[in-house]
Amino acid sequence: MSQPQTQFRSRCSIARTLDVLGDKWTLLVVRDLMWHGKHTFQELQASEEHIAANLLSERLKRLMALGLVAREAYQDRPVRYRYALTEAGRSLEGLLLQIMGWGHAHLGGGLYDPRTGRTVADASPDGPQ
Amino acid sequence: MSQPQTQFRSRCSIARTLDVLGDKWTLLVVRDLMWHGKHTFQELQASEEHIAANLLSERLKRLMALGLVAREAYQDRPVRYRYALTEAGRSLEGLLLQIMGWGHAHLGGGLYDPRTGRTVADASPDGPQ
DNA sequence: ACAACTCACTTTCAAAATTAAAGTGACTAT
DNA sequence: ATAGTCACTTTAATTTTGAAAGTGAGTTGT
Repeated sequence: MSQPQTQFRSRCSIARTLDVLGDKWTLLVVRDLMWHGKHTFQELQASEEHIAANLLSERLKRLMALGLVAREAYQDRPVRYRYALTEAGRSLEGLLLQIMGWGHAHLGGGLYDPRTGRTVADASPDGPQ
Repeated sequence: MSQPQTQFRSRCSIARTLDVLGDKWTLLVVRDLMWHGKHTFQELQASEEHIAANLLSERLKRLMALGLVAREAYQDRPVRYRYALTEAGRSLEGLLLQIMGWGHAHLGGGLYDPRTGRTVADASPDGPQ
């Protein structure tokens, strides 16, 4: 996880986190690895948001370079990989929960409970109140 | 907040939040409005990450459309605006704190204390400043 | 008066990122 | 042999970004 500080825009922790995770896809991959039992390339690609294969490939590489994800071959000939969060990757759970909580409260999205593995139907179709 | 205008990629609250806030700049603008007393276009633009003027302009419009930011004229002739978080915008503080905490712990960024307005020098991966 | 300057943007345009689709390579199943 | 699966990579069009320059309303300095 140690990166030379020159790769970041600034010393601000928020800016640094956004440098690394600030896009529309990375945290969805983390979500699927964290909670939804998706561990192969195919499973990750099949999520309802439909990430393009080249982006998934690139995001997994970045997450691995950051030490947040690791992969292991689950088969040889041909070699196929299973991706999983590392300890550092699992440390993103609080962030994911916070983001989910906000999106539930303000954008009418569902609320997933990691304890039960169930998503609560949201309270309002397209907005808060 | 805003009406049913935005179409989201999915019902997932994380995906929805990323649809709206998932880029490298939006939350930095929120950070500056939330904690750093930056309220004019110029002040926001002068932050150390140096957002381009066109992006700042577009992000402020989006945040206003989402009801997270509101502006008021602080002067006529020429009219000039002061931007501020709405109640809904201020609800992003927990998310910001969580992102900051993670970036501090894992990317060696600083830790800002909203109570004191001070940033603690980091102790983590990249060493002290 | 007139030029210089400030602020809040908008426009321009090249570079980079995203998207959707098709292609590749190693194998397995029929 | 042919078709299919999986994990990608490549390609090409579109969109977003980033940096710089430009604009317009007004103020300040000489």
